Amino acid sequence: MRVRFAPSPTGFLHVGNARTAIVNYLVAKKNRATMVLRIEDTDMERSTRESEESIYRDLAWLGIFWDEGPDRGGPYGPYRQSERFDIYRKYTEQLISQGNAYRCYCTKEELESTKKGAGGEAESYTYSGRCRNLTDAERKKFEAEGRTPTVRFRVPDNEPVVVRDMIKGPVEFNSSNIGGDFIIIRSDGVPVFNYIVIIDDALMKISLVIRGDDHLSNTPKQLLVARALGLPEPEYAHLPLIMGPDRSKLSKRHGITSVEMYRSQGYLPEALMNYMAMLGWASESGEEILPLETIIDQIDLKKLSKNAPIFDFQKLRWMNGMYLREYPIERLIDLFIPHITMAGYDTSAASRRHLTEIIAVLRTKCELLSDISSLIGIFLDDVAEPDEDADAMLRGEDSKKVITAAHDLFRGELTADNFAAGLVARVKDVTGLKGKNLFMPLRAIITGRQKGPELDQSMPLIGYEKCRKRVEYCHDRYCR
RNA sequence: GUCCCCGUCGUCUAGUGGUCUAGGACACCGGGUUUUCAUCCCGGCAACAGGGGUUCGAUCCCCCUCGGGGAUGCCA
Repeated sequence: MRVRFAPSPTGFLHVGNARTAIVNYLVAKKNRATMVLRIEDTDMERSTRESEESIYRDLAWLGIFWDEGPDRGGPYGPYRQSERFDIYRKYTEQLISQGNAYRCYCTKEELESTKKGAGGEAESYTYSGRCRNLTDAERKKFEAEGRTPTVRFRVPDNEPVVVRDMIKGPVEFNSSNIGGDFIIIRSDGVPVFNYIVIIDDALMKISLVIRGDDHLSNTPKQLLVARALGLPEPEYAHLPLIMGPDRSKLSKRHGITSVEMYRSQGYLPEALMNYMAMLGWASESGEEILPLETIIDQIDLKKLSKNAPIFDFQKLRWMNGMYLREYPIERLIDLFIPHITMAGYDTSAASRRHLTEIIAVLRTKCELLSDISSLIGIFLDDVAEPDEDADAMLRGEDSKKVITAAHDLFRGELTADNFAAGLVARVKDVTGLKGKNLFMPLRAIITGRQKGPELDQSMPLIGYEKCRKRVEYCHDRYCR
């Protein structure tokens, strides 16, 4: 079995495409198939080498690796469509000489006006077939006018075309309603996707095409080309499109959609991979957080849901948090450090051991790596400026008792050696407070907030000096 | 407009002609553990789009309607 992922390098890797890549990868692994990466860069205006590079990066980050592609070669190259124009030319000549394609001299403007003239919906337009049967004289005349022709595929009348689709089952079309003779070569000589995709799939011996649902309606065109050229027809699996919360195709306006953004916001590749794999599918046990091997073992195209799923950012976050907890702590440190740095802290000032201990405490409070930016200050700031909630809490009467008691204790019996264990116990003795009434004010004094990591775990990591300063700060602020 | 795809809790899904008073997960709500918020554990809320058939019996099979999506490009 051979499968392929064929992105067009016109921007960052979008999560929708990422899912296509993921499913291709999983299916390839499961079947010990070869995965081909093909770059579909026939849109000369929008394709860039930078985009291509970023796609490689994003795929690699996700943990997706391919066997053949522009970057690593293979027996069926080149793997960039822009480098295969000679190959397509031969097929185009064949189609024209067979009468399956013809040159069309209509200009964009003429086409545009017949659309309007057709009396209404531009959407209902199909090409008139004006240039279908030009005589040599007519052709000469157009050429003399300086027109550069496109090449159109002659779509046969009333011919059934069935797409063999592993997810949807057989899908039947009729050639008469796929929109008429379509352009296969632009007037500048560059071939279009719908034409060459099937040639490349055949030449690259792709046996199963896994791609987005948005390609389903165009598949009959491609199949018709294959038929005219005598090329083999692959089997298909059209994945339902991922939707935004408003049920339209997921796009930028729905939020973060590029893989690159997920990485920079602190999502883990394993979590994104896992989430995307589970979108539209369920494991045998019903569990959702699964190691890659299990997903590969259990994935089955026939069991993929036919529904277009809505991308659930919240669930992804949750899943990411679950991965954060299970991750090897050593790797996690390196992943967290850039986020700590970005939050404005000098990580080289703290020892790695200290950082490790802090992160061991904080990781359960984070869903994203970037969540640490609002929490790390608890450990590294000198003074913990109380936030709104903490401030409200500290204005209470019990809080003042706690502040005063803590303040006195730091002036007296508490030392660097005993403060962590001693503070809570002694404040309790002095004030007679306990439970929530004791802990919440202390938490507010020490951390500046009402939510956060366990106090008794945090205090030793914050350290005697900082704790003392924070107590003094609160004493100045609330008890005078 | 036309063609194609799809319709189970708010969301992702399991399910298959009777075992479904429809299962799980996220979210939400409540309780418990934690001398503290959170974590964690337990519990709750909540769905077979509607109408016709077929059948002894339909969430499941068929048809229609409605709803959603995609395609219809000298984008892919």
